[in-house]
This record gives sequence, structure tokens and C-alpha cells, in this order.
Amino acid sequence: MGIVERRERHKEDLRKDILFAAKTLFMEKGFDKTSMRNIAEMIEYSPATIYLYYKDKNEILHELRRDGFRELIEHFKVLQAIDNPFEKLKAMGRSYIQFALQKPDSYKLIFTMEEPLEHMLTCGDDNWVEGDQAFDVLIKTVSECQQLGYFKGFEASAMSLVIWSSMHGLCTLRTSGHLGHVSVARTAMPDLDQLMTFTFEAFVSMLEKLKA
Amino acid sequence: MGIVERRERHKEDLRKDILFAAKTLFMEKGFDKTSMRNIAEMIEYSPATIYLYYKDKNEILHELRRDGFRELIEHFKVLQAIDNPFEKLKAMGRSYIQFALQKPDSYKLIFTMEEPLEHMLTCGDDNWVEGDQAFDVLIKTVSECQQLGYFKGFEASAMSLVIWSSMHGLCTLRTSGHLGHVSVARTAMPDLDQLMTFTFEAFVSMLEKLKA
Amino acid sequence: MGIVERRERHKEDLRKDILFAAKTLFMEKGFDKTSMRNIAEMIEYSPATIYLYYKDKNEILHELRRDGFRELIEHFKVLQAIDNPFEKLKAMGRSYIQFALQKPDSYKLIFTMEEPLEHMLTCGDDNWVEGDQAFDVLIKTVSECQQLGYFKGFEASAMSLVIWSSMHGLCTLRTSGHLGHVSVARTAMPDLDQLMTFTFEAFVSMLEKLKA
Amino acid sequence: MGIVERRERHKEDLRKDILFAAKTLFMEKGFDKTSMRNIAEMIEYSPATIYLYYKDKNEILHELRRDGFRELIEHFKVLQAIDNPFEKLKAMGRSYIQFALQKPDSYKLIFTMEEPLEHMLTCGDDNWVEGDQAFDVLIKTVSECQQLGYFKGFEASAMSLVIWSSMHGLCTLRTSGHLGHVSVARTAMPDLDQLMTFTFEAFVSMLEKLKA
DNA sequence: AATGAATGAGGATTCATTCAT
DNA sequence: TATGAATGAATCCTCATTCAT
Repeated sequence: MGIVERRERHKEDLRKDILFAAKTLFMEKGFDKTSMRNIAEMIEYSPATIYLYYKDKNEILHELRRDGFRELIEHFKVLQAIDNPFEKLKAMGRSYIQFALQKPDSYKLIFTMEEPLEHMLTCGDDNWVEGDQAFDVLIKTVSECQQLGYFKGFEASAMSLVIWSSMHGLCTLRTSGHLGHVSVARTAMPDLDQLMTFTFEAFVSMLEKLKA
Repeated sequence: MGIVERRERHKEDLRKDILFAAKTLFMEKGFDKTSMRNIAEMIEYSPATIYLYYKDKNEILHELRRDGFRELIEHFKVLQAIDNPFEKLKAMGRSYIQFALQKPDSYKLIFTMEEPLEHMLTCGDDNWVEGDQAFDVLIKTVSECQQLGYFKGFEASAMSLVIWSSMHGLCTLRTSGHLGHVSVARTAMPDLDQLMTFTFEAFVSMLEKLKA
Repeated sequence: MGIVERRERHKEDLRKDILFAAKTLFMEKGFDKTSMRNIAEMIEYSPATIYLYYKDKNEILHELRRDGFRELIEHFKVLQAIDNPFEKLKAMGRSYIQFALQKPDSYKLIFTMEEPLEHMLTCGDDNWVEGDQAFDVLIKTVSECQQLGYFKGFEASAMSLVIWSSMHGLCTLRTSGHLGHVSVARTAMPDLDQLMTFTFEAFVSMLEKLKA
Repeated sequence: MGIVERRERHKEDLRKDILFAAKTLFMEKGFDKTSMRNIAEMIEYSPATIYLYYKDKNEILHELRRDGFRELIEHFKVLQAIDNPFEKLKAMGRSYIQFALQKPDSYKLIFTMEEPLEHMLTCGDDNWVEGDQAFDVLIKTVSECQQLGYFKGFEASAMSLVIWSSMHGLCTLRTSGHLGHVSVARTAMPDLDQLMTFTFEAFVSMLEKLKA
């Protein structure tokens, strides 16, 4: 038992090491420019070893993405304790942005990094399940807000999409550098995090005005 | 004259063919996975020929991006004729979405494709100039709306960012496939274009409620 | 153990095969005109394999040169047993020429083939150490001759340089083909080896006359 | 006539420009690493133009070599005026060294740069004619010295070869960098030109002692 | 479980050269 | 006379991957 267990643990650890190394490198140099050898060097194993744990480079990316989603959901979970739905909604927005800022690597991985199509087709959309769950939470919260008098006359799903779009757009503009560019060129606010908060708050104000 | 002219035209055509092929392939397989050889095969010229027209792969991407920006601005230009600023604003939004849907390749090129950093540094931000101009138009339009009583209590720049974020987020979710996914899994609206319109209109409604 | 050992041996063999092929080709076509592919073809391995053994083409040249130096020194070593210094000196000369004639490839490698400068700078002058040692032996032998009454009034280092120059010049004229040309056009001695011996002996006579 | 003549002159000039550019570049970067395009750029003509003047890259090298020989002979010509044959011989040696030092490019071109074999075979040894002439002058001078009592018991041709070898060896060690290396590592004379002179004078002393 | 050795395929790029104009 | 356009062949080198051990 002791021995088997230890082996099992080692195996699990190595898997995680591979993932961690890959994530780091993907973010640093991009998916394409990261070679299996790079990953192998980082974990100080031979390239061939990686293939004992993952079928190929794509599978690594795939698993990373799934992990990213899980992280995001985890990130959201704590917020469910908040009673007031509108407060909860705000917290979710803030949390989403925070996630994108604190873990831009995971965020990019989930939302913008493209995976070779063949692979997506091959292994089904199984990792979107998690994404859907996250969206469900959003819809539910919006509905609750409506029961409090918010968003009269709006469909919950439409409202949810608007909210997600706004948050996602803001984050994407940020991580892609466009926000940074505009901030320098056209704004009095050179600190990007501040600019995002500022914009986020404007959005929240908008939502607040939508109360009956 | 006739002869020189024809030559000149041919040259110009070839340049465009290269750009077109590159754009197609970049979209299909991504920048990194597109090789000069691929491009050459598509235009049925030798790889070496491409180097007579473009210094290297980066230069092709760079020019494509610049072209994309120009296209976008062109797309916006007609809207300046609209008198009512709020109508203009709505038209801009619709136009932005339309652009992203009709030319997803250009859109991605401009907003999400990452260019090797070194090259960006090398040739300055010269192609962002156009982007800034586009943003200026947005701010100006928002300001005009404010003179009509819209967006009281909001800063024009914050409002502009909210709007841009929402539109950009919506488009990005669309082109990245996330919207498609959610639409299938959680929405009664399987037609994506319709879903986008629907969401866009919800957003416009929101803005309308922000009139004093 | 048997197995590991065989593997090790195979590896060592392959390294040597690569070196041998490279040497052959470098001599035949010159360093620049020899491609990694050429080498690979000769040893019937894939080009990529070579990179498992040598970082790049320069490293191969570098190692070849070092080997050449070692060979030369080895060639000299036996002569140290000769007691009479003048005999030793003569033997060294003969030996030097013999080396140049028997291993013109090594000789050229050491003395005339130019290595890309950058590489030389990169890896220090580490392979000249051997060359210096060889020169030391020469100086020492000349000094010993002086104690026997030879070369009165000459500095040992100057004398050594004269000797080296003469030998080197003779060999170089030979391997570069100039000697062959002159022999045909202006000499009664069409056999080149004979002509070299003949010239060498004239030189030795000269040295002999320099005895007090 | 004026026009035809001018054209002719232009043609001749361009030939020379090509040669000059090629020589410069060959010396700077080596024959192989100099491309026709490089040469063309230097003379500010199109690559294709060069082919109107020279069949290919080899032909350029060939002509450069011939020119180099001519230069060397020219260099020697003035010395024929010297009456005393031994003085003349010394002057020739000094002159040879001077040539190698002042025009290392020409020197290398003539004596060490290797030309693709095929080409040498193709166009016969026509450019060695000049080399032979130079050697003739040397033999003749040695013979004259012998009539003055020098080099008793030596064959003129052997003596000439010894002399040529020594001079050539010295120069080659110099241009190949080996002399430089030894000078730093094993000599009290860091100035290479001085070291060469010093060695040359030792050689002359040797010759002087060979007088009956 | 781990890996060293090997490779086929392909990467960007450059070159000498040709030829129609 | 001069050249712009074009290219086939070659360059070095890297990569993901396999497989015997």
C-alpha cells in the first residue's frame, strides 16, 4: 500500500508539474512557440516522458483549459453566499475582472487561445460543460435581481449576455493591449487597473439606473 | 506606357494576392501555423517570390492589420452623415457588429491576433493611429448624445469604454465560438446572428433608459 | 552492462563517423560548401541526428581542428627520444613535412582553413593551446642545438620562427598546388615528394653550415 | 567615335568596379559568403548586370587572381634595377613580405584562396603563367648571387625554393593569424610587423653566412 | 516508469541564375 | 546595355513524435 500509494502520488505530481510548466511557457511564448522539449527541460524530464502522461501537445492545452474553467467557477462559488442578488451580481463582475487581471494566463487560455480545430472536434465539447454552468449561475442571479425590481422588461438571458459581453470585452481589451493603448493615447488615466475599475463602475451605475 | 502600366498593375495584383492568401490562411490555421510555403502554394508562386514583395512574414501581418483598420474606419465613415447623435451611436454599434460578422477575419486580425512583440516594437505603433482615430469618433458621438440629455452624470470616456467593451465583448464571444456554445446550450435562439441582434437591442434599450 | 556498453560504443562510433565524413567533405569542397545534409547523406543518417552529437557545423570544425592538433603533437612525441638535438630538429622537420603530406586534410584543417570568426571568439582560443605547446618544443630543441654550437648569434625564437616558416611555407606551397605547378614548369624534378625532400635537404644543409 | 569610345570606356570602368567590389567583399566576408547580390548592391547595379560582364562568380575570382599576380610582378619589376644580386635578393624578400602585408587581400587571393576545382580545370592554368615568370626572376637572381660566391654547393632551384618557402611560410603564418597567436603567447615582441622583420633579418643573416 | 536515439517533415530564408523586356 | 521578376534548389536548423530498451 505504502509503495503503490506513493507511486500514484508521484504520477499525479508529475502530471501537475507538466501542466504547470506548459502553462507558464504557453503564456510566456505562446502555444506554438512552446516546444515539448521546452516543457521537458523545465520539469527536467525527457520529452518522451511527457507522452506517457499526455497524448500530445493539444491534450495539454485542453486540460489546461478545463482547469482554467474550474478555477473560474471556484472563484465564483464563494459569492453564492451573498444574499442580495444585485450585490451578488456586482461581486460576480468584480470577481470576473479580478480573475482576468490576476490570472491573465488562465483567462486567455479559456477565452482567447485557439485550439486546433481537429482536436476540438475529436474530443467533443466536454470542457464547455463547465462554461455553461458558469453562465447558468449568471442567469440565475439576473433573474433574482429582476424579482427585486431590476431590469424590468428585459429578458434574463439577454441581460446576462449583455453583462457577460461587457465584462468580457473589457477584460479582452485589457489583456490584448488595446485598452493600454487607448489609455495612453486618449485618457487621463494611465493606470490600467484604475481605468478598468472606473469603467466597471460606470457600467454598474448603468445597471443601477435600470431599477424600476 | 501600356506595357509599363500592365507590369505595374500585375505587381500590385500580386501583392494583393499574397495578402489575400495570407489572410485566408492566418484565419484558417493561425499566424504561427501558416508558413511562407503555404502562402506560396496558395498563390501558385515560389516562396522566394513572396520575399520580393514582403520582407518577411511579420510584414505581411502588419500590412494586413493596417488594411483591416482602414476597412473599419471606412465602414464607420458613412455614419457621420447621421444627424441625431444617438441614432449615430446606435448605427455605429450595429456597424461594428456587422463588420465583425461580415469580416471576421479582418476583425480577428485587428483585435485578437497577436503579433510577435519584437516586430511591434520595431515598427512603432504606427498602425494604432487609425485605432485611436476610431475611438475619438466614439467619444465625440457620446459627448454629442450627452448634450441631448443622455448619459447624465457619466464621463464621456467611461461611457465610451463601456460601449466599446460591450460591443467588442459581444463580437469576441461570437467569433471565438463561445456565444455559439451558450446559444445551443442555454438559449432558445439557435440562430447566432439573431441572438446577437437581440442582445445588441437589449443593450440599446439600456442606453435609452439613461436619458434624463 | 553489456548492453549499455555497446550503446556507448555505438554512440562514440557515430561521433567519429560524423567527424570523418565532415573532414572528408570539408577537404573536398571546403567548409562553406559542405552542408549538414551532405554530411548526413554520407553517414546515411538524417540531418537531424547530427544535431544530437554536435551543436552546429562550427562545432564539428572546431572538434576536427582540435583533433588535428592532437595528431600533430602525437606525431612529434616519438621524436623526443632522440638524443642529439640537431638530429632531433631534423627529424622534427621531416616529421612535420610527412604529416602535411600524409594527412593533408588535417594539415589544412589546422593551418589554413578559416573558421567563422564569431565562433573562434565564442569558444576562446582553447585549441591553440596545443599549438603553443608544439612551438615550445621547437624552441627548446633549437636552444639545445645552440648549446652544441649551432646558430651562434641567433635568438632561439627567431631561429625557430625561420624554421617553422620554411617548413610551413614548403608544405603550404605543396598542398595549395603551387609547388606542383612550378615543378612542372621550372624544374627537372616532376615527382613532388622528391622535390620536397630535395628542398628540405637543402634547408638542412643551410642549417648545418651555421655551426660554429 | 566619341560615343563609341565613351561606351567602351564605360564598359571597362564597370568591369573594374565589379572587380573592386568583389575583391573588397571577398576579403571582408570570404568568397562563399559574398553573394552576387552583395556585389551588385555595392556597385549599385542590378545583379543581372554582372552577368553581362562575367559568366559567374568563379570567373570574377579567377580574374581577380590574375590581377593579383600581375600586381606582384609589377611590385618586383622595380627591383631589377639593383645591381648587386644579393642586395636584389634581399630587396625581393622584403618586397614580397611588404606585398603580403600591404595587400593581404591580393596575397590571400593568389596564394591561399581556393577556387572551385571544376573551374580551374575548365579554364586551364592560364593564370599561373604569371606565377612562373615570378619564380624565374627568383632563380635568376639566386644564380647571379652564386656567381658572387654565395650558396656554394647548392642548386639554384633548390635554393630558390627554400627562399620562397621561407618567405611564403612567414607571410602565411602571418595572414592566417598563427604568427599573431604565437607572438602573444611565446614571444617578447607583440608587434607583428616588427616580429616579421626580425625573423626576416634572421633569415638574411643565415643566407649571408652561406658565402664562400 | 522513463528515456536516449532517431527521424521525416517542415520552418524561414537566401542564392545564383535566367529571361523577357 | 540594363534590369525587374521569378524560381528551383539549397541553406541551417527545429519540432513533435516514436520506439526499442
